[in-house]
Amino acid sequence: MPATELLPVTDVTACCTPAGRAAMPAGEAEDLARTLKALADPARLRLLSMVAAHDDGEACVCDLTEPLGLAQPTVSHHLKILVDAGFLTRSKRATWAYYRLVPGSLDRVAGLLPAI
Amino acid sequence: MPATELLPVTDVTACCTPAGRAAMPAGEAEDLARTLKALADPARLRLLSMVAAHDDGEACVCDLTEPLGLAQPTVSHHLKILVDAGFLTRSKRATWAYYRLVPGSLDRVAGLLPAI
DNA sequence: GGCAAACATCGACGTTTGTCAATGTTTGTG
DNA sequence: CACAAACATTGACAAACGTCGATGTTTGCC
Repeated sequence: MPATELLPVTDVTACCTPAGRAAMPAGEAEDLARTLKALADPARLRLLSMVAAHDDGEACVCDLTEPLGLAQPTVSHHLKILVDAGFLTRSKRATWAYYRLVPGSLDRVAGLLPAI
Repeated sequence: MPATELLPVTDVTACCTPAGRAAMPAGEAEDLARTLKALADPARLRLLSMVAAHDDGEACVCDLTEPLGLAQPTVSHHLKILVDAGFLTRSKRATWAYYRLVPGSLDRVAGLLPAI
């Protein structure tokens, strides 16, 4: 066996050393990305802030449309995304739809980030 | 002056009460949205995790391409987005480009979320 | 029952995004 | 200097996204 066939696998000068520990699984990454995508929009961040800043922590669509500067269907669209992502709850009373922050929802996603 | 002109502004039965405190300014919302958008992708979350999990907290592109299952230009594209957003640093040695997590960058954005 | 108000849904349109093949650039090596 | 390897950049394309006008649905009120 010639010497050129020795040490065939590892090369200390090469790059590409394997990872030290396991990385985030693909499914978990997709879940977190979906949640973060719901937050990653200026209109939705302001909506969350406006709902939280409102009296009693509750606001209806008509409270949000004018200060946000977007059309009513657009506001409803963003609110639906935030509800589906678990950041807001919707309760309809009379002809109005009131939105509330889900307590701890923002803290929960914030706690996931440093663990990446 | 007829009585119908009294109390013209406020109507207790109506919706649309003004906000209790100031909401997030538009510029601040755009900044945070830009940062969150950099995180809101499964491939980029896994890249951050893989870099952090790697030995010495450092990884080059060739370490990441194969386990991520994406083409090399795509990986470079995602890494550039993470560098521009301030989550990774790039240091080139020889023909390899090594990426590192910026310490505290994830904690900083995590600290902004509960303040919404 | 008819009407108006609040909100959701639909359809359409321009923009942004994620991906890859092809190509360019830089660095070490023979 | 020529060549190969690692990585970045470019161009192209399909899919997803944000926005709005138009329309549908529900509720309270005359």
